[in-house]
Amino acid sequence: MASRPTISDVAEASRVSISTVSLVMNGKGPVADATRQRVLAAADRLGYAPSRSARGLAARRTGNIGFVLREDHFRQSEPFYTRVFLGAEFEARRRGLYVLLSTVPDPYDPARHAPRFLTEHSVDGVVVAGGVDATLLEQLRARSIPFVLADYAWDDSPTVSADNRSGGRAVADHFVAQGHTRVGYLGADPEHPSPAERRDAYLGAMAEVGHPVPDGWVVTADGPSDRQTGALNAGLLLDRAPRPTAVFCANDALALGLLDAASERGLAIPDDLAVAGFDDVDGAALAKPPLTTVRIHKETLGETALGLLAEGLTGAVEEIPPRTLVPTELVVRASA
Amino acid sequence: MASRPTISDVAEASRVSISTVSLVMNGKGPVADATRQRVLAAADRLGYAPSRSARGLAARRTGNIGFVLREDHFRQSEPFYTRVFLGAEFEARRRGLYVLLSTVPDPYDPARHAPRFLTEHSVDGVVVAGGVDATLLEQLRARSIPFVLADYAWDDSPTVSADNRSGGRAVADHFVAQGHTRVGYLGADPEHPSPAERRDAYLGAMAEVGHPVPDGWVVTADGPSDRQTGALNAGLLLDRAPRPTAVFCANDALALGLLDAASERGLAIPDDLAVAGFDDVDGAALAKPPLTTVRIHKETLGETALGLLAEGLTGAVEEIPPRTLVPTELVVRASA
DNA sequence: CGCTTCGATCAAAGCGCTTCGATTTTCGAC
DNA sequence: GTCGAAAATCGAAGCGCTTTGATCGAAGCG
Repeated sequence: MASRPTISDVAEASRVSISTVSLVMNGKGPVADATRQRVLAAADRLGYAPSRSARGLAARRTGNIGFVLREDHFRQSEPFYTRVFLGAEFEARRRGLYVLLSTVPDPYDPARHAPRFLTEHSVDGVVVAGGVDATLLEQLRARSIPFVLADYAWDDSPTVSADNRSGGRAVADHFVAQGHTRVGYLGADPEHPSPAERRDAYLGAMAEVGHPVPDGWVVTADGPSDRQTGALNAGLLLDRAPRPTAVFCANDALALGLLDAASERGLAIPDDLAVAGFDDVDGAALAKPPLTTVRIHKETLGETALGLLAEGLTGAVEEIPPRTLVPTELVVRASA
Repeated sequence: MASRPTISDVAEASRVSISTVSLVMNGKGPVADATRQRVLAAADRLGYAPSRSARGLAARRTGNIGFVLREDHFRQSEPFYTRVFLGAEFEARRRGLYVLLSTVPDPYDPARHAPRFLTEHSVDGVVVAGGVDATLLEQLRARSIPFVLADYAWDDSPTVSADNRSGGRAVADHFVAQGHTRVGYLGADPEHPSPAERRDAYLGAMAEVGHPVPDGWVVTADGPSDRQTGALNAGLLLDRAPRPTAVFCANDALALGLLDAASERGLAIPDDLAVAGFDDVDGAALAKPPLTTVRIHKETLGETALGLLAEGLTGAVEEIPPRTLVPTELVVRASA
């Protein structure tokens, strides 16, 4: 069986030099239209695809992008980051790049857990999704590997995140439009910047329309942002007298926990208590009642991050915009 | 800043030729121990890591392994294949290989959805996890790209799967040990070979000990293997009179659905009805009551598949064993 | 003591591509 | 027609590594 065709096979078949074939394959340089067609036709006929190794060697780029994710985020059952990854993969495909997924444990030991591409220089840049140990980010910076964060923020590194503020505001507006004036907030995971933004925008918007949220109705639990934490801390809002008539939760997991707690207490949703979340996870639409929430376009998050990174790689890395927002969208279901 | 060190920097620093450095870095050829040490020390001191592109070009291997997964399997909330992937990644790391994850939609259109590495020759081999469209497998075969299936079977291609038979037998033995003689089976997804193996081993074992399962108590739903299907079809077993005292479900999702249905009917688990599943998903231990099930070591599945593939690549591909089993383990919890 | 053997090392020839500078062609303006 | 500039094409020099065949000593042998 004939071995895989090379650039010179194509050159020969289309009667041009390999330089010209290279120019055509990369869409560079001035090439006569007729020549271009001829080369492309020959390449197609021969089933030619440039060798990534050779290309990488000659052009001193790898064409690979690293995608780093905390291991527990990757294997958690809510496929949030999985979808961010899919978005990145999709965008990478459009740009002819490959994505190398690498998970890092938490806590992270830089000596033992460093992703291989860090030492092996096998990527041109890295997308970091979600919170990771700062040591890793410092390592990236120290080796001057360009990176973009998705759904996280660190120092003044370029970041892509959901538009948490407008999402928080949208929930407040919705509550007000439904006639609520006495509303609360349930949050968790104080370390992550996103919940804080959601909270501040929400509280700010309520205050603006003359219904400030009293401190007692703002609960930020000290645990992870999950359903159990939500259920556990719900009491701090539900067992109070007076009780808020609507609660905004920093994310859907907490909101689902709050629904559990409300159901245990025999509260009718949304009549006794309106509940809104954030993220629009798969389970939100299946909840009883279906959860009103702010949708984050997870794939778009990944797409955008990878796109910015790729753009930055072909130009001045310093020019990656420091902060990019992906729009959010209020999805009104039965819970509020 | 000095650019990245190359093999000749190491050669110079350790006063040998680059050939020798190459031999050392690859652990090949006869090299004096003193020389080896000297080279390794120099490499370490300079922070040298071989360029993958150069290596790939010269050795005409890429050092990449493709990992193919159906998109819906990847983004489903139960992280089964995610963990298979992690296992593969882990093994790849040990062997100095990279894994390129590629999802394919279902249905699969070979013209539009073919993973890029298929045409770009950017992998040395492929691990296919779970069921995928046969067209893809045919494409792989046609291009003579070696591949290993994980948790699936097709034609006579090399396969790694959980030891479904001994798992099914273990459940039967456990039921019998608990004194059950009138037992049932609930399955779904008739296309996948694994459930069938579990069922056959289970039914066979029950028959052997003199308690054959009547046809009426063997239900195989025509839908996907998920919780809803389980709950929906549970009635076929639970509303029968007489009713079995124990039911083995082809996987945990179905078992959880069966638990839902049992709880709706007010049946006490395990006193009125004992239930066992298969897989040991994350939710199994959290179910009410915690689910007795057969554990599949998902990471081992991926590790094994990648390992076999890698071995095959360095030798005769034809010699990959056609069928490899990963042990399963009965985990007894409260439901049976 | 000369000759073979074998272990250790090396020089050089690529692998398939990009890219730079050089060369050839084309074409409008005169 | 002729000339110069711009457009199109090309040759050749690497990119950093692997691998083959050759070289070179030192040890073993009769």
